[in-house]
Amino acid sequence: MNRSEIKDFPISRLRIELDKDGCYFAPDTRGMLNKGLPPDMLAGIEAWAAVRIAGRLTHLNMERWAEQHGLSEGRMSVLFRLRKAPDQRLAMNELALGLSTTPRNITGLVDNLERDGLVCRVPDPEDRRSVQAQLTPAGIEKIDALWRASVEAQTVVTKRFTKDELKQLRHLCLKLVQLMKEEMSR
Amino acid sequence: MNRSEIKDFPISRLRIELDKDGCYFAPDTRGMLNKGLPPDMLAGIEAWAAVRIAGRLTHLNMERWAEQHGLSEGRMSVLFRLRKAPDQRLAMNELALGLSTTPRNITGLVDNLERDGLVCRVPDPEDRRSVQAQLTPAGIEKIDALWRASVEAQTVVTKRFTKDELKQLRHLCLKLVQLMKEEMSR
DNA sequence: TGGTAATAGTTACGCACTTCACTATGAAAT
DNA sequence: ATTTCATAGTGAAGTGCGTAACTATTACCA
Repeated sequence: MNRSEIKDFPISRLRIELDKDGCYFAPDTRGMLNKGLPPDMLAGIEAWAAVRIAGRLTHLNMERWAEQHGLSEGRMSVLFRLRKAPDQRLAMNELALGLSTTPRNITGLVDNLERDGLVCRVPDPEDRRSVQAQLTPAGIEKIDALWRASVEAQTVVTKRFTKDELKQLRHLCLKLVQLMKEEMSR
Repeated sequence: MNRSEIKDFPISRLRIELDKDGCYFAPDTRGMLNKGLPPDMLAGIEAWAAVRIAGRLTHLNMERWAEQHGLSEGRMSVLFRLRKAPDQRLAMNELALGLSTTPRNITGLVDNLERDGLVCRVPDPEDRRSVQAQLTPAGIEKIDALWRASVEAQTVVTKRFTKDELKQLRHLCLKLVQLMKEEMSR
């Protein structure tokens, strides 16, 4: 299998077209669901599916970008977060909360960052249960060198939206998150 | 660690508030970025971050729902896709394209589905390279029993949006996908 | 103060997903 | 017809990520 083809395999044949309203939609998704589904539900499923695919592709996008610099999306987020913290240091727990992930995941990310010499674990003298992740000089150098480039990589796509579209996209995604928070915590 | 608390760990402390415009935003994200970043970029990053977190949580939501029925999001998508296919059968390759993922991932998903007796592999007599994934009677029964419930699980959240919001959300997410497709294939 | 509960982190386990390398088969070209 | 190239699927390896079970420490409380 050719190298260029494996690269765009996950995104290859998702057809996206314009509706009568000038809105994008996925003909395959709609075609597969419009049988035996009340139309008010269809709109919800289509939107949900669009969020899912956008989530998958933004994730893939970030992973590929980070991987060019020997990182991953999660590890880069950890570095970024630590860089903004006082003394470039945070408890594992705070990292988990800040990145909206599980403590276990942070353990794994910090494991790899420590292996690469970008972060080291230091015990917290105030609370002997707690472990702090501390940015090493190499880690500081790394994230400082990558910070602007990573921001620009993200804006490569978003700058092709209008300011109002970006606000709407943020608003609707966070509304979804907000509602899911309520639903999932029971 | 308490069971109820580990369940909502990944979504616990993401603060979401309303802007002056009546739009949701994440104060922590904005606060961490508004230093040393041109404001037109800030809007892009905030929207991007919102898509990322929405993607993560919708994924988690689907995984937890599917897991209650002994499945996962990916495996359920495979079952669903096969159910809609003629003779409840598709080549691995077609599955990969249809689900916007890699062939290797399909191999793994079908491995697990086959282990659970929901799917079986059958050789394609027309092309001896090709393998078809065939829904078993148990697989048909499973997806038929779950189909409506899974649709309703997704609409639990989306039905709290207006019809226009759903259209906008779909439109903007697919526009993002469309632009990323163009960017990523070079 | 002594016992119970909450908290921080990690180990163990499993699944999803990607990339790369490899095999087998089919198609195309000269 | 033989070489060459493309395609279908999978093994190997690595990461991300979540859940559950466990240890160590701290906080609470009666």
